[in-house]
Amino acid sequence: MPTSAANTLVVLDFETTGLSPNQGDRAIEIGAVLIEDGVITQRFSELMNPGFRISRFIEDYTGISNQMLRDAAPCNEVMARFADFIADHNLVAHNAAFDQRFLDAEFAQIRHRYLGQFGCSLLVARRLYQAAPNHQLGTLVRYKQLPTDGTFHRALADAEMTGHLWLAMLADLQQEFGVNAPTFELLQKIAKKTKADVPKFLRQYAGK
DNA sequence: TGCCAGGCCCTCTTTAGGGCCTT
Repeated sequence: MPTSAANTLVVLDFETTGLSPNQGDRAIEIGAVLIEDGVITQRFSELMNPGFRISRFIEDYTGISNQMLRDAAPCNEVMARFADFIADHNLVAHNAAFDQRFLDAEFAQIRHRYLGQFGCSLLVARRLYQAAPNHQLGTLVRYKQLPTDGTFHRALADAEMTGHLWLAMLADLQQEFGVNAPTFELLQKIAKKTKADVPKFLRQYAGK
């Protein structure tokens, strides 16, 4: 039995020292929002000290400096608090494979396991918004005119925008495809379809 | 020594190559 409420999920985003935990990269910031019944009800945002200096590229890319990280709590402390935040909820991220690799790597450091399933807003958006110029998060925010304060590449801001993107996709499934009460599980199914198969699949799903 | 992410997805494909997306 899943322990997570059906309409509850956590949308998360990592800022990291690079692209691969297998190459020694670590998380430097985690941001997340808890969405309950289509509404953001809680937020989580913390910097974390990876234990080594980050590159100039990452400082410029994220706006997170070595000075900001100097006094931040170590990754293990922050991730223990984050484990409590996500509990056993399902998880969503934009290009989830990236964030899942870092979540798994950081949780392995503290020997923590989670039960939630990962959903990927990038994979779903590629199928639902095939006319978008591209499927970068920032492009999709503009394309769908989603709420933003103009901050990009910071964890909480990106998590909030990804949350709004997920909610927009749920709303579009309802309004444009006639799907009654679309679920996390439906978006998981859409992510596994080919682009060409999605319209037919949704028509059948909606009973049209 | 030399290399160095990883997975999805499309196509001039499948005995492969390259763009996209994340930091």
